[in-house]
Amino acid sequence: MPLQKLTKEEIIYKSITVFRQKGYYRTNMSDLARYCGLTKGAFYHHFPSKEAVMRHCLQMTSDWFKEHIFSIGYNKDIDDQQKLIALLDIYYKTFTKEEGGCFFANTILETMQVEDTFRDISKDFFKAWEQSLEAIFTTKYPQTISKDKSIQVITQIEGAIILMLLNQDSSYLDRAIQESKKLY
Amino acid sequence: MPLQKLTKEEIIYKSITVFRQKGYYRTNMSDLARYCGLTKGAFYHHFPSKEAVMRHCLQMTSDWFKEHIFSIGYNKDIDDQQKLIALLDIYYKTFTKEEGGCFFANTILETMQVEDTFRDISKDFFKAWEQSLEAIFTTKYPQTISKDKSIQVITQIEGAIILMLLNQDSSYLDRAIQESKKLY
DNA sequence: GTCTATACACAGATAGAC
DNA sequence: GTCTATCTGTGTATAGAC
Repeated sequence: MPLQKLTKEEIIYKSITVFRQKGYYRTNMSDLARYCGLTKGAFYHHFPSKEAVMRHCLQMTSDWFKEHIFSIGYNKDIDDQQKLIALLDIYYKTFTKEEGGCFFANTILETMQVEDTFRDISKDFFKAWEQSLEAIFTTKYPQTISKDKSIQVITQIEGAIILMLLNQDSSYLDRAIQESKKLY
Repeated sequence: MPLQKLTKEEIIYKSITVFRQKGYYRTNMSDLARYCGLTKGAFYHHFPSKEAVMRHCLQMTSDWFKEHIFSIGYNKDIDDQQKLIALLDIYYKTFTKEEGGCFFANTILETMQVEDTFRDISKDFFKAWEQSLEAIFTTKYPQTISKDKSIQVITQIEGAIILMLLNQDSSYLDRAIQESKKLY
């Protein structure tokens, strides 16, 4: 039984929700603390800076995607085409379930030109995504084609998320998912 | 001969550069004023608020795209396939020339969840883009297909811009442009 | 580990002189 | 139309009591 009300992990988990809703710069330490039921002072006991909190949030999100979604690409028990279809349907659910689209795309577009702090972890996320798709395509197509198709899936989905959020209409993402299925 | 050093248009033009580089929330009035060679006080003589400046910046950008780029879609003197190729090559030049990718995508992802202020003007921009492409596809394909293809071009390019910025590698955008050419 | 209080910097915006 | 000076709010972060 923990002496602290919230574990560090729970604080990060809750902070992800806030950052995803308001973005990095518009989220302030009071927002994060309040949402966790803490005061600013107490919050600073756990993390030295807002940047550190964000880094942990991105890392936890990236780890979650790798463990629960990207891993499917390497599953040996499922037929490759079925794997792709399953993955694409999970993308759709994931990116429509929570508002705000793709945490990494939002963060990188918001912060990139101002600071380089979150570039590496974001690159790592997209690299892992791409490789997970490549593992599927590569059994049917040569490596260069596989890589091209993987990138095409990702760009199409990320672009569709922008239009989906802008027009508040998930059919944009659905269209991109259906187009991506044809790539196998 | 103007008494003022800078016209309102010139101030907006310069402000676009700053907003594109630092984003909306990270740009402050001092940044805008300094880049225009004015003090904050003088800057506020021209615009009542930061939001108003941004609105003018987005409007001027949207107008520029409509006049110089989207208009090509309606040009009667060029063969449709050549029009599409020309347009796509201009997209590439436009989105790689200035750093920061797509002004509207960046702005909407940054501000959308916090305030609705820039949604309408952004929707209008993407609608104009889509219609300009539809005008090309529609001479060869039925209307629903034309619309689908137009959206596919836009989503692919916007997604590719994200990966281009993230990895500082314009080949992502080039790949999306080449794929889009095949859609005719 | 959590709280209150506060230091310090900077943001958006305004007032009034020139 | 531009300037300096300033108001006011808010942000990140810290200090120190409990």
